Amino acid sequence: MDKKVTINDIATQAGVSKTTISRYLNGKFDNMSSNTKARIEETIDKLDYRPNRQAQALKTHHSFLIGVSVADISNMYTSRLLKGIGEYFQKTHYQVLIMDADNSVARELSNLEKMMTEQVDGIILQPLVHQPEHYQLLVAENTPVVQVDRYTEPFAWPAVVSDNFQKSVELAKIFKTKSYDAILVLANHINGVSSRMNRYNGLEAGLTGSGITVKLIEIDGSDWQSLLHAEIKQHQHPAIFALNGQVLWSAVRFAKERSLNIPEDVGLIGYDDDQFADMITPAISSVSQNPQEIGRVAAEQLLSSVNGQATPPKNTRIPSEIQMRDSL
Amino acid sequence: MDKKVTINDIATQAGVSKTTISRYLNGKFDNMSSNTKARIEETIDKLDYRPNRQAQALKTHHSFLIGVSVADISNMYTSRLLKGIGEYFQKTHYQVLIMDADNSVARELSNLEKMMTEQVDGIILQPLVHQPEHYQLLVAENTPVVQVDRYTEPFAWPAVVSDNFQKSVELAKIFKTKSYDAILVLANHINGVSSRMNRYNGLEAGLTGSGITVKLIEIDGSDWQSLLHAEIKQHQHPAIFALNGQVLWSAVRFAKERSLNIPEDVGLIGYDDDQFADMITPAISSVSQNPQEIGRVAAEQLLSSVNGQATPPKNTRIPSEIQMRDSL
DNA sequence: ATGAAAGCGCTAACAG
DNA sequence: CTGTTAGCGCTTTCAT
Repeated sequence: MDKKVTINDIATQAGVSKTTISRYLNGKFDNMSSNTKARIEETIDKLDYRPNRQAQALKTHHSFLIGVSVADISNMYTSRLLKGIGEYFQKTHYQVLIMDADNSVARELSNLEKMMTEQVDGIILQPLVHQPEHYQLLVAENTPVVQVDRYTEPFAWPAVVSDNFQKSVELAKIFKTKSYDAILVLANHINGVSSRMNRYNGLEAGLTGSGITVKLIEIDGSDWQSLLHAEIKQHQHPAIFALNGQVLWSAVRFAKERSLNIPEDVGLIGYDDDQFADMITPAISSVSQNPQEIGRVAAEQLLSSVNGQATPPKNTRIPSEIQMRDSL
Repeated sequence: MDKKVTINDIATQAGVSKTTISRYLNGKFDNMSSNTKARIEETIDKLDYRPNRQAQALKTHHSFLIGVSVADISNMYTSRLLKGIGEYFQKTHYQVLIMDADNSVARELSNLEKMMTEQVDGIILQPLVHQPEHYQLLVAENTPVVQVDRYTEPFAWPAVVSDNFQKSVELAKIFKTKSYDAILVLANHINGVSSRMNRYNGLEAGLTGSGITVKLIEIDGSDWQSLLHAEIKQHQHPAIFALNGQVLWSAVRFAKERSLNIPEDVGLIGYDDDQFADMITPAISSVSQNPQEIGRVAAEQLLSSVNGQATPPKNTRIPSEIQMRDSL
């Protein structure tokens, strides 16, 4: 078990003081003889020295750690979000501490506590809770935060999200064109989840005065299938709008089980196709977001906020795209 | 901008020395008056004090950081793997530093370097490279490592993987029963990826003497579609065996584009169905792994290794399951 | 039952 | 152009 090599070892070996080594490490070559510089470089190489991050952090109050809190790590949206975040920080000296709330409010809070203990320099948060007061822990410590996918209200921090409301307005037009008479919005509980609320509200807004019924069905409720089935039977030309990927697949499965024909018996469109939507018959129409870009932009904003540039708590909307296929 | 509260603040406020606070923090109550204890607890609560991890780490040489290096963060297998890992460490005091190699050997190495700089206490590695010498960086520093999904050879560290070889042997039996005459194994490059090699080798082993042709087609090669098509035409009763989820979906897409009927024109089975396999028509037969359990077990093994229990560099095999549906 | 003091590995005045 | 020194926030002997 070899001892770790420290800045002192390098200093001794290179025959200079550790100050000089520190200068070298931090790229302060202004007044360093090329001779010394070369000798240091060589010594570091030879001993395979890597400065200790904790010691640096302790001294500089800069951990170079970024916390990322996601609602549920095991879904496609999250994977791609993380891809974008990781890609961005890869180019920097920051490391990313990813924590999975597993859709538990308690666990999310505990994760955030842990992040604070780790002295993270900033946080990317996909909030589970709508009220900013819930996160006062972060406010108290004045930690830079950028929200992704969803945001608290009133606004506490900048957010990078999809253009949910606008896309639903567009969708409303399509529903009208195709003369649907009822839109059954299928979702997990939407209360307090800004993205879902915006998707729902945008639809209602786009449909006002059209005479088209909008009905929300939350699938965490018991027996949503029967409810949905009844609604479908009740209308001439109904369509399902599924507010996220998992719900979309639940809808497909539902239609299959009840032997409902898509789009004849019921139209279907939903969020987040993830490359599978065009594999099944009929090909499913969908709204495809760009989580990777959301991650990238959020990372970018967070970094500039960490570096002291004041970021106004504003929404950044990343465009999503409506993919019309055969199910609607 | 409020200053961080430190152990000194607590000491002063509570009217004791920081030694005592430290004792409190580390649960050393043996010789502490319940009076002092209560006072400390109260003060910590009031000031919302959290000990600084970097300072602790510097002193104890224990960062409580675990590095996780994955081949590609944006796929289902990985998501579920991370779920398992996170779930386990959630219950401990360790934090998880996830890094995405994005299938780049160079980036993987750079990530590992970064992990070492962060003084991680241990690493979970899904290795991109088969030769352990490639990872001598880790050997040099004597870092505890547990491999997942794949392993280097010769063995350097324990590995937690699926029962790839055995499952392929089972599959071979099924192929025989269904009297296929040719198995077209579809994969990304298999060389150096132990999981893929085991899946392939197991099949060959299970099929020796059966007269059934086995043909490997690597889809990173140019125009694998034509090659595959030719092979299919050439045999009476061929089947495709796709070695991972993404390849499986490529195969489905391929069949669709070439208007091949499954399973009449060609049988199909593949790894990692991820809940979609039974959504399409025909429902796709698949081998479903348990990445979450792999992650959990790897985390467990790593932790005991970090805690000094010598872990023999042995394989742990987590069973996967063959799901027979309509495509084979 | 508690404290004083040294030191983990590094950075940053300040000095020369 | 380089070194001396103090100190970041904590843990840990060694005292008492």
